[in-house]
Amino acid sequence: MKLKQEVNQVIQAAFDEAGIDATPISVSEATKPEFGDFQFNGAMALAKKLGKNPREIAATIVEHLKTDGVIAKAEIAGPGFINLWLDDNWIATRSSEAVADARLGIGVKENPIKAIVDYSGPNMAKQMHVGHLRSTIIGDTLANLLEFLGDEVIRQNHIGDWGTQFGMLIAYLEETGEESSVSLRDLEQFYKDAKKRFDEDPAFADKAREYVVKIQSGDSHCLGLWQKFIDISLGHCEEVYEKLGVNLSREDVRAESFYNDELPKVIDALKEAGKLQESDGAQCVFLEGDEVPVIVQKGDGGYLYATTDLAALHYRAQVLGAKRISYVVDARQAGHFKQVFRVAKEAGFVPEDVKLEHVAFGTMMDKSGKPFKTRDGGTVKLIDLLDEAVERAKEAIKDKSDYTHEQIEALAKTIGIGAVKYADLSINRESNYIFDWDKMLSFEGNTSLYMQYAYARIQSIFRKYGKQPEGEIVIGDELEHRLAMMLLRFEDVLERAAEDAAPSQITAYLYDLATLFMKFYERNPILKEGVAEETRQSRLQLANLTAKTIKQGLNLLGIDVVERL
RNA sequence: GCACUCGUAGCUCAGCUGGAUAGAGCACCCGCCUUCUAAGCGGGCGGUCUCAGGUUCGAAUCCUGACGGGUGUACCA
Repeated sequence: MKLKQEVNQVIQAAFDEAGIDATPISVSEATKPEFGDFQFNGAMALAKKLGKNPREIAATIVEHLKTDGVIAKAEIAGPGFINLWLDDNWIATRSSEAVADARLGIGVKENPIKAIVDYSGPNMAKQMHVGHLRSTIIGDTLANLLEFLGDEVIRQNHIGDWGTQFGMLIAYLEETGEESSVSLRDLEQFYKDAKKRFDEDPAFADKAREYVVKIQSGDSHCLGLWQKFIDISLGHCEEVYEKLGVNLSREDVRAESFYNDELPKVIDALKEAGKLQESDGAQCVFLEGDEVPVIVQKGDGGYLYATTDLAALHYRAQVLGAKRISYVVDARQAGHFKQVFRVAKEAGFVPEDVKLEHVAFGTMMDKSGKPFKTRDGGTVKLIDLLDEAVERAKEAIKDKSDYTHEQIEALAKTIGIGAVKYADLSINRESNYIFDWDKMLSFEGNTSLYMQYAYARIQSIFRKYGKQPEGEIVIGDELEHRLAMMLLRFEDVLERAAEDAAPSQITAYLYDLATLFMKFYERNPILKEGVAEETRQSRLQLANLTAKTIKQGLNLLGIDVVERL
């Protein structure tokens, strides 16, 4: 439920009632439990405008505040803060509703939009490496989140399947012929071998260059080989997606080559819009205030990635009808996107009301703060990284003797992959990310395993109880009040995370929730003797809603839960 | 050179559209298991929020400048 909105409405009503002609600023979560659940800080700002004492204004607001529904108590503190406590009965009713609802009381957007999330975008010439990890999982989370909140999400995997290097690869594919599918098993090696042939044999190099021309001119034999190569390469990516538990399929692929026919039209349209200028033989768009132009066509007539991005923006806005287009791409490309977005808007490729955003993320570093590489300085293949995560997760499982071999495998997979994803998603995406196995697989702090443990602990209670809880939630003490409040905030958190494209806001919330639950669990016995039945049912339901919220939250992050740990 | 970005505890990070005494985890010290998973909970130690100005009733947050790190800067993507 939109909790803040509920509270804001009460404040607004008080404003109307008191005859204050202003729209109140939104309440914010209280900074401390002593200050209640929410605080309204608007009286101070209003005081200035009205030329009155802030405490007097606060008093007027409080006087007209309805305290027989959502809010139970309001107090004025300090210079004019209004601290608000929500009503226990109201909270209890709302959380009882939430636990009974499949969506946990979270609404579906009334005016959904078409939202495009462009993410992953691997290069077909190479195997996926760690550089693709962040885009893939941050993008997937954003897509899941928007979808859950009700938008119509179109996932776009803008794979790199075009360019001069493909001439070389196709030539080599043809040369190796029958064995190709075998040698393609390791794309990295295939690329290296092809490159070696290219460098050593001038005849092969010429052939490779010939192939580039042939592919681009639509030669069917070459295109067939190219298609085969792309299929196999994409198959490798799908293996990774499968392992990662990412919701990307073939239908989401809109490759670079998809826009080939549109590229000349982009140039024409820019010319039409009066944006095009020739400079040093290249076709450019010069933007007011920018030193460097956006080059859309090279001196030799070739197109560039800016051209493709413009074509894609046009397609997404005009053909697909997107109102929000999010590019989940490395922060280093900020300049590029800033320019391309500007060109797209100025040239009318994208209507003004479409939100274009670069969901930028920082570089992945190793523990010593240097870019993440293998021991010998090469790039780390994503598939290897994921396999290692599963292996390490296996090591982290205590009391392995409690499980069968198969159970350990399954557990390690969920835990290992989940840990990799959670660690990445839990930090502010824009800063660089320090990849640390030990921290990632720790049970302490804001980690995937702490969340898993909290969830499993609750499941353990239900296993012991043996039945489904069916009572109502009743707020019995301060801790239960805080826990229920926290649970009801879930939708606000998701809304905000979607707005900011910030998965870390979800993990931060989940961690706070799990921590609060642990406190509750230590102090408020559930199944122990001497607990009144009504209290027991209520606490079971609170535990139930906590578990469901954790599960739903992790699910949005693309992480599975385990019933037992 | 110019542009963008970051600078919070020894380390890794929060800090939600400017609010009350800046918070977690790790590390270090001290408590708590005869009954729901102690992979937990409680307590302690630890800060000139890089620095200097400015706006404001009020600044880690906004503006300007300095210092320090990162990144980008015309025909690769």
